[in-house]
Amino acid sequence: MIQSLRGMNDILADDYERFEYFLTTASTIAKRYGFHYIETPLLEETALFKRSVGESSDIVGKEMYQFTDKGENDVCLRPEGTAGVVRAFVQHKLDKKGGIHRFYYHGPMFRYERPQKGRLREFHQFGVESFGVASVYEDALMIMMIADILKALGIGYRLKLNSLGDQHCMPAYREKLVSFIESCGDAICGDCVRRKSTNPIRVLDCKNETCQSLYVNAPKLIDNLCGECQNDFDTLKQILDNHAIAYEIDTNLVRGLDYYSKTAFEFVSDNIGSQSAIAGGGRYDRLIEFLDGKPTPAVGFALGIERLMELIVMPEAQREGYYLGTLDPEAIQSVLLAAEKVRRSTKGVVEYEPRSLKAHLKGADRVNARYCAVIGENELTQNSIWVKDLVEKTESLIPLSDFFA
RNA sequence: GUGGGUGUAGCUCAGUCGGUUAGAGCAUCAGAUUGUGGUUCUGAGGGUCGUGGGUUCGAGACCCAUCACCCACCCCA
Repeated sequence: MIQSLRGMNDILADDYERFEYFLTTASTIAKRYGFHYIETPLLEETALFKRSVGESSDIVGKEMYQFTDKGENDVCLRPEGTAGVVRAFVQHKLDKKGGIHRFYYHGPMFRYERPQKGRLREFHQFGVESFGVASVYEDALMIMMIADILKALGIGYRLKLNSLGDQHCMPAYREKLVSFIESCGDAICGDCVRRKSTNPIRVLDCKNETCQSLYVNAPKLIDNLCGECQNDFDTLKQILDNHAIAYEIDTNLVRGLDYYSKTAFEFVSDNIGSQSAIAGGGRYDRLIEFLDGKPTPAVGFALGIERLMELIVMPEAQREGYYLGTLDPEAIQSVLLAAEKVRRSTKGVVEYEPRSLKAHLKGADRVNARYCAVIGENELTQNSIWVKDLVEKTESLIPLSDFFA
């Protein structure tokens, strides 16, 4: 038997209902905030991710589905969504056009990781990117939008917030941090030694306990922000307070993608295992120029759909449409014609095999139909169809000429 | 990439110390005096015990390999 590849799942009927419910809910909210759908390719040039996500990140360093195509191009399946949207933004010269451009997207992402709960090799993200707004109000908008989406889906969360600083304060902080790390000597773990040279900020969220105990006294990003970053961060907190959105400052919150600066945030759930981040994002004002565009301020977030799936509280399923069947093999043609009429306005499911009335009623329950419509010997002679409303428990005999006429 | 766990019916799982024809519940289908559901009762169908080797008179069970899934590390949505 041929099986799907490791970490790559089919989404079948029941699950897809949730999946679709999520998409319509999230899309509706994104549109309400003034965002437009954008679809970008699953396959992109590898260089795009190397330059945006960053070669020091694990995503690019060891998790990409990368290969050479038949035209000798170095390509890979997208491991995340932002890079492709920024590429499209620059390629279509929207950076030169100026103004504000707001996009949302959803689709599969690919990372070659060891699968576990909440972590797949092919997984789905819903994301939003905003270009052209430097104001921290847009950062707040992102967070409010996620809060709206999660609320609509009945999902509880914790919001973690941090500021990563910008090109004015980050480099100085980085130096400070590196010298602090060096002062720890060789007490730190091997990973941190590596991080010190590749991306020192990441030592902050090292899971190693001895490292963490040493880093308690590490200089904090948040104490080293320049005036502008400090101002923005204070404003952001103020806005969230005004909107009654609870947050916790996490000075160790470091996003795993290199392009972030200033605002960084992460929504986590305590009910889905160790892969607890359900949404994450932040500001990435420098990324557009890294990808050869005109410097443009930008913010965005992405939401992991699979991680939300089991948390979504679905509205109760309503009985809908018709189940149609026959008691008499002679009647199937009439049933099919009736079904065709039904489908002009609602759902119509047909059982082809003649069965007992009891079996048909059970069948109607199974497909969650509102009505059970049956043609048997009696109906056939009267040229009519028997219809039972399964909720009101009323039944009637309707002439076929009047049925959905 | 590292560590641990689990693979038996469509699903959830029993299966004793290695011993005859591999079980249950749910689900499916059919019946319970003749055309009334989301109750009950009865019955039926459904299995290469993940796969491949090995040990043994005998393997679902023990050993090795392999694949998949699960959990954690790591990483991140």
